[in-house]
Amino acid sequence: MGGMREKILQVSLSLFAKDGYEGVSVSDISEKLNITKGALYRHFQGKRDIYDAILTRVEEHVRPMPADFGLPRGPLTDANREEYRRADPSALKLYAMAAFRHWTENEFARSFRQLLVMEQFHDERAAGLMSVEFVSGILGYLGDLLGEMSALTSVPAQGDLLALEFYAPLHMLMGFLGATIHGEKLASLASRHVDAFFDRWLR
Amino acid sequence: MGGMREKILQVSLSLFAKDGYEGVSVSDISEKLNITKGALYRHFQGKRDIYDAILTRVEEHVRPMPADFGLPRGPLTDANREEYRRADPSALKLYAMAAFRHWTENEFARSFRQLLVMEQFHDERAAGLMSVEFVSGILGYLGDLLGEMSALTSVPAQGDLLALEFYAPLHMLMGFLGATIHGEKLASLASRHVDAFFDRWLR
DNA sequence: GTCTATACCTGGATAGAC
DNA sequence: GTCTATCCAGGTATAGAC
Repeated sequence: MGGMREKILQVSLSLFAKDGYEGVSVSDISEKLNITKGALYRHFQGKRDIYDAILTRVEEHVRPMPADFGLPRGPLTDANREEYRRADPSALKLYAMAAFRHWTENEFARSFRQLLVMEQFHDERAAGLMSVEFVSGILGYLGDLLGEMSALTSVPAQGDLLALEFYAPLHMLMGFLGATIHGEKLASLASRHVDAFFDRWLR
Repeated sequence: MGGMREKILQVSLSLFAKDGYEGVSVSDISEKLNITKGALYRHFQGKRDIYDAILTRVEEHVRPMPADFGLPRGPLTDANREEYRRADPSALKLYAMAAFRHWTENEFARSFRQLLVMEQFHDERAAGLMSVEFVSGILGYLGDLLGEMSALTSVPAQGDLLALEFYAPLHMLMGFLGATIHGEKLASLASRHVDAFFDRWLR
């Protein structure tokens, strides 16, 4: 069959997400695929190679991006400051909820995020991805965006604090991976937060 | 020397926090202590036993508790509802910042939290501790508290949402374990958030 | 590309002398 | 209580037939 490389990546990710990189052996992976270890080594050079391929895969993977919702792309500069200032709050709402649903509802994305949470401490590359995708990267962008947007309102506010107050609840809810709360209930809480944030801010 | 058991726990925690439970071998621990594996097994029955002892140790460890700041203790009931309603916002501020500083500045506490973040997915007990100490447990308590407190204000609000908006930024900042931002800068951002939250809420 | 078989190593854990 | 020596299971990875 042709898609074996693909299958290996999917099965490996699901195992890594559950037991961590060190907790999964090449035997575990090959057994779940009903092939032998020897066969697996025809597709990848080793266990680390599989892990690396998963990270690369996700870096290239399609996910909701600010630009898809008409929000400014790239870091804040003097050239695009006006675009940042005139960004549409509804667009930000839509983007935030789309990203939230992507990272909580898409199976591959959710497993991947869980893997990052575990591996960020042992692996530089995982740490970087975690930071860019879910922590400093987002906070920096939202800080610039909300800071500039609020410059036009009656009560200008500090971007970094606004970004934290807007994003942290979503970040925390994304961490409820299959825990106490799930599915629609999670999304509804996220949505109530986003609405409440904008109601308060734009009042 | 007498405190060997103690030393083993500290060294093990620092290694576990860095490399994860599976990533640390008994040899690693004994080497760092300059004793042999054989000697180590006189103090603990095995690697798992060391890990369990660390969790127990922290469960018993002193940490800031709501009651230390005059806030209600125990779950909300009809009997203590009045106490919840009349809780002092300043006390909640002080408690929140004390807990934040404890979990970010105390070496043992910070390593332990990092360990929980990694092991919550492989270990029931870690998952439970994480949930009670940092996620559902806190959110539940704060939800009840803020919900009841706000019942006396001019604009009653939903406790669960208030709790999320108050606590999630602190939770997220606690995750910046030695990452991009550190030390005083972290605490100052936390403090600005706490102040901003109450300013907005009690206005 | 998949199999069987195997080399090689590291990890957890124990035995027994001191 | 600490040492040396050792066992054994399980891990990664490779070789070579089919």
